[in-house]
Amino acid sequence: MSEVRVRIAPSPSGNLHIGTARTALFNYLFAKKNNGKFILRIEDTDAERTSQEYVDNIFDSLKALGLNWDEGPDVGGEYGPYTQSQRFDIYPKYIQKLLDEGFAYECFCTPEELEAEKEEASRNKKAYVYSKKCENLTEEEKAKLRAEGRKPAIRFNVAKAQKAFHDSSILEFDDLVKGKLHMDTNLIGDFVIMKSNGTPTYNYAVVIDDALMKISHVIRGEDHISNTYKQILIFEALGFEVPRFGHLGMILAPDRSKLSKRHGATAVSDFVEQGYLTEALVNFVALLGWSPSDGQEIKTIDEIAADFRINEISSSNSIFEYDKLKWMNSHYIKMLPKEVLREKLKKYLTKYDLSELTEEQYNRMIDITYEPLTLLSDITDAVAYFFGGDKVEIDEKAQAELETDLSQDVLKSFVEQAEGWEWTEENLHEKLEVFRGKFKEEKGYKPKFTMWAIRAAVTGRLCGADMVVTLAIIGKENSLKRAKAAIKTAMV
RNA sequence: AGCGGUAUCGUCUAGUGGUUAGGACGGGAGAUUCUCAUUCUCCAAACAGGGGUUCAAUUCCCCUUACCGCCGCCA
Repeated sequence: MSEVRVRIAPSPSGNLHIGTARTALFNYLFAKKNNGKFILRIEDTDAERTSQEYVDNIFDSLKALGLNWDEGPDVGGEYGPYTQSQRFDIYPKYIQKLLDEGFAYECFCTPEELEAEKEEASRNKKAYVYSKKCENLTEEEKAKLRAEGRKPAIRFNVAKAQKAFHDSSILEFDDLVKGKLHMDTNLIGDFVIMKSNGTPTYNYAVVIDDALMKISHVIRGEDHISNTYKQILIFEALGFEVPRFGHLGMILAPDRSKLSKRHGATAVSDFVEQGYLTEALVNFVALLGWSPSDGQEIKTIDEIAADFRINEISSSNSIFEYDKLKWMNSHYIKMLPKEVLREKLKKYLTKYDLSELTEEQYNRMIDITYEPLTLLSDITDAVAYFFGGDKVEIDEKAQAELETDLSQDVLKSFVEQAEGWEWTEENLHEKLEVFRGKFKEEKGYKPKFTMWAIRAAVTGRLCGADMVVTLAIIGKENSLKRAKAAIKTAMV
């Protein structure tokens, strides 16, 4: 087999969508597994809808995910340029060839005429197929139309191409993931390959680019299946080698609709912004359709690549379940090297004055708070009570707890005794153990409630990080002030 | 409407012509812990329906149903 060359060809009309990211990932995995090349091509033929901002976002997102490309707009390559808008001089040449050989013809139909055809089709409850009205226009007729100021679009002659290369009207191809797929080409209308403004359409540009870039396998979403028949015909008409195709099931939102903004994050950069790790994103998205042969779901991108077989991909759609992604994200957070984690978290702590803490205290704080995080951004709330000096916001549940006699009893003793304690983690650990042990013995207070009183007063909450370390970080003075404050307010 | 695709726990999936149909997330119960979380143990949960073929069908074939996609001078 000749060299494996696959590509991802996003259109920069938005930030890189998670679905596109999955398609990119599968292409990347396929390339890696087969020692092939992974190519990035930007499809920006529609100048209206595309922007540089989105191109940058696509680059950044792909890189963040670790999907590095071998050839592309920025790194170049043998078959560039890799941005369609820079390839506009390439497309007309092949159009001319198609025209000369009768595989394409000029169409002078106006939007109104076309609209009328479509309306009639829907009135008769029939599928719309272009009437081929312009197929056999004479030179005189064309000249006349041109004189009227009409600019022709170029249409591909489907039936002609089909007859030239196939015995029947049925076109078949062997899909890498779905197996044999077929379609009656009589149902495909002669489609436009060059717009009247001289720019190529998607179906045409894709073929030229894939052929010229020597793409061997086209792996993409199943929404492209029907385009595939058109594209195969163009490949054949132009005498290009037809690549192999593989169509992936779609990713759906939990309500089975298209994954859109209202379901939460959809762009890779949104996920990252919200505190998802790209490692988790890659791992999770790979599991949508693909499954590891050893049953071990947590895997690096390299491990997945080694185990990847395109024909074993599930060909059905899959639902994007945020729960599992979150679980996976929390797992990856725990796996992160501490230094890396501490740095990443700073981005979500900008509302606090980190200078209140020494570096050691900051590190300790992260050590005891990172475990329950599902998103990096959860850290913002998780460490709130470490800041604010001698004051802390008390939430409802903590307030209720503070008002119990037990809590007041505990706090009074705590404030009294702790005054004399040496405020180190080691010592606090020891002292508190004795402290709650005594309460248990003398008054039957469960350790849980003894600690809750202190926790509620000092952190304003009932759940949070390790109490000993928390006290040590907040410091003796502030901890005791907070504890005293809790006693006073409860007594008023 | 037409054409194409898909169908195993709620979700992602494994799997087989004969299995107690397996795992993961989520859910439930319990243990551990100063709380939350973690960790551990256990539990509930699926072969869409109907016909065939066969000694035997979740597995192969057909039909139905449901869902998804496509029918642009968008990509």
